Amino acid sequence: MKNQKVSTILHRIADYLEMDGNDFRTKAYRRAAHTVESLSTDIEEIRAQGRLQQLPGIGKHIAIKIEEILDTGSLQYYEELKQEFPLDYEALLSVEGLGPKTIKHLYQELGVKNLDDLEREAKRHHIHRLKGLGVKTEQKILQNLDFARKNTGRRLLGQVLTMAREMKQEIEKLQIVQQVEIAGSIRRRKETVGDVDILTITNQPQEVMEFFTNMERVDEVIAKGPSKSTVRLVDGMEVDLRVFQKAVFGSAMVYFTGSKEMNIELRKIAIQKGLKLNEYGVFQGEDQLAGQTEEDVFRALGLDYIEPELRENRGEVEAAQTGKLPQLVQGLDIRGDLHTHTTWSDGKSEIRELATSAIEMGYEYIAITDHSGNLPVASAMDEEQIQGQMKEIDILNQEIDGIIILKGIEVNINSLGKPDLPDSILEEMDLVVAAVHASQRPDTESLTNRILEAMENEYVDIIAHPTGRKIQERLAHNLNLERVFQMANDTGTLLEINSQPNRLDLKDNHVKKALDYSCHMAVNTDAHRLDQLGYMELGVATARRGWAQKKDIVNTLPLKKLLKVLK
DNA sequence: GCCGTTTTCGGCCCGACTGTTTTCAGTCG
Repeated sequence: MKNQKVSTILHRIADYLEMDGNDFRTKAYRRAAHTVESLSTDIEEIRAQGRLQQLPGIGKHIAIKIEEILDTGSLQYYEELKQEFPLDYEALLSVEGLGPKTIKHLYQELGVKNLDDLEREAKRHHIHRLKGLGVKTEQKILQNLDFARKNTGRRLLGQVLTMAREMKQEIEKLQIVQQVEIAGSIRRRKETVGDVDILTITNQPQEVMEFFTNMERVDEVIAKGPSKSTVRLVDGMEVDLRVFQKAVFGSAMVYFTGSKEMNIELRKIAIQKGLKLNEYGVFQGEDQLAGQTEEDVFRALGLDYIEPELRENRGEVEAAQTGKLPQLVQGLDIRGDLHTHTTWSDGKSEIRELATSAIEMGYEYIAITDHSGNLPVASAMDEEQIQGQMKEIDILNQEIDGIIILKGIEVNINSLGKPDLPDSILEEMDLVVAAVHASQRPDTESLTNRILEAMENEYVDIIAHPTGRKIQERLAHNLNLERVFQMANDTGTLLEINSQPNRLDLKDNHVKKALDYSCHMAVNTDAHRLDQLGYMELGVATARRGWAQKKDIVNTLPLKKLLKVLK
């Protein structure tokens, strides 16, 4: 898969064009980059079928450039741009307040190529002498430099969600506030989050802004106006607060939930209908046709309501026009967790604790799937321990009402594609979860074959965290996912959507692709501690972002039907 | 550079805030 490489180069070209103020060409490249990174199909395959130019935003010229990248691994046009502007654009752009125009200006006038150059010129007070830049800008650059160096960019949804909810609750306590909602990429449940957007309804904006900018966790106020303020928290996260009247809150929520790409699509639809869409509503001339609720806004544009998780301009707008949006799976549909760990291996909780928690979560069943076999790092169980655990589960199932504990196991798929336990043991299990725990990185072909082989084992029910990626830590294994999906369909093997905040594996795009192959999936937490059962909402969000419906997810089934599937 | 139910040219989403300016450009989302 060279999709990532292609989209990165297209983005870089857009960066360079942006400095030259070539706005429309910039947008064209950005759009093409977004199209490529959202693809769930290998771009080389699309190219082989001669369908590049059918992709949105990809025309004759960009198609030729993509072909050059695929054929030669690089792009002449891109190399030329790099030579013209030999600078660390991404780093410079990460400095709050510096944009493409200023970066170009600084490079041409002062030769600033990276953060060190920038710091030197700011300290020598060369920057404020440039036209259009002043003393305040120079000070701000120095202030923001250290932060830009430390800042790792986006953070995991699972880390940010709790904090955002706490802030929402604090603001909700104000009497003068009528409503508070979290918008932005958090509401879309994107796997990583760049900043937090909070929207409120109030008639006293000044007071709310005053409260917001003085909250205890605020480190620095970046901007403060009557309708919008931005702060940086002690932990480095940026938070925006915006204030609206009730009559426009729906359109504001649409606008600030994004994604930006979908908003642009919606605006185009508005224009086609002779209307105008902005954060204050849908307008015909001066008249506001809609704005109070999101449903109104979508309806005014002739669209069905689009769930936030779908708003990525990946076909949802067209589906909303034609009544073809999926009925997404919901958190309440989930009846159990099929991948958990206990103190029998590397987990921190007892089986009894997990079972009790599962009852509180309203589950019908929970599967205990501790590690086994040749996996010393995860303190795997030997055969004697497996027997011991099964006895304990039998006893607990007698003792505890309101939940069924399933006997499961997580086996390692060895280098020959075999589970590292004999079939005679697997046969005794209600559920076998199999996964590659590869520290080495085999080539695509052999790793794919290993997984395909494991799927053919009749006792293997679920392939856990299929791509092995860890967000911002480790890339996905090189896998031919199309073949994996095909085999999953052929053998009836389930694919996992792992809910750990740094895994979310399969990820949203993969889920969507797997659905094309009619695969069934299980949303599991892989919990190693009691509180991690709560990660389920992240996995469900990933399923929803991948357009999954209740029927696609097996752990929405009642126990009897689930057991039939697992047979 | 892309695109077309006003199609092969002339458009391309829109508003708030800031700083450096006297009317606006750049940045951000």
